[in-house]
Amino acid sequence: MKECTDCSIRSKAVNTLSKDEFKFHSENCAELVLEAGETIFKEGQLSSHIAYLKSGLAKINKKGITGSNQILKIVQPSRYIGLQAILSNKVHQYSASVIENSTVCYVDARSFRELIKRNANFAHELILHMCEDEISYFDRFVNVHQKQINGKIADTLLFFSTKVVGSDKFTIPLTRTELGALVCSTRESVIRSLRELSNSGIIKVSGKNFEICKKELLLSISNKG
DNA sequence: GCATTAACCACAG
DNA sequence: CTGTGGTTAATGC
Repeated sequence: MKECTDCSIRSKAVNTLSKDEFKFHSENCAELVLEAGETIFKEGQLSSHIAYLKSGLAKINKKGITGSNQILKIVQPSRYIGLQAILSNKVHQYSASVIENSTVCYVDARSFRELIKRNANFAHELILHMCEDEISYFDRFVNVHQKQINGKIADTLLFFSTKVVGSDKFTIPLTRTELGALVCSTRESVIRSLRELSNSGIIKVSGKNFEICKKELLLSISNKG
């Protein structure tokens, strides 16, 4: 088991801790290596821990009344998952799982709350973190509800290309159904949209591998909705 | 009305 | 799991 002292991807919040506080934090967290598909925590489960994604990629999803799943967000490294657990020791309001091999740090929620009370800078960093999250949820909410399918697909392709991978060639570790759940649409619409984009030469698709050929066009589709 | 869009369904690979 | 129609309901012109 690695110590927090060795951790090169500490959160900004943890970096504000004093020596004692840092020791306290280290004693209350544990690192875990997860394989693609494994769950970080489940909706309805007791939320005794907060997760911090050190490497890899994760998704957050929540069951609706219809029983179908919505993917709320794709989580990138150095982000916390389940920060809402600092509210109280209740249950998680959503599920989280990794979609590629990842390392995750579980932090005890009680000790987290303790540090928030003790250290204002720590709390400040966490508030910033949560504000960023909320803004991104707002953006996604608007995008997903105002754009039509091609715009939404263009958005997510650009998201993975620029934000996640940083290359025009990339793979998306999600099934077509999951892509549908991510953009509030269906598997069929995703398939049709990808085929359209591919037929017009804007992208190349091969299973989960994608390549953006005409970025300008894709950007304009994303912007126009 | 007519056209567009996308969800729903069934079926095939 | 993925891809393909056909059908259907909603929306806009």
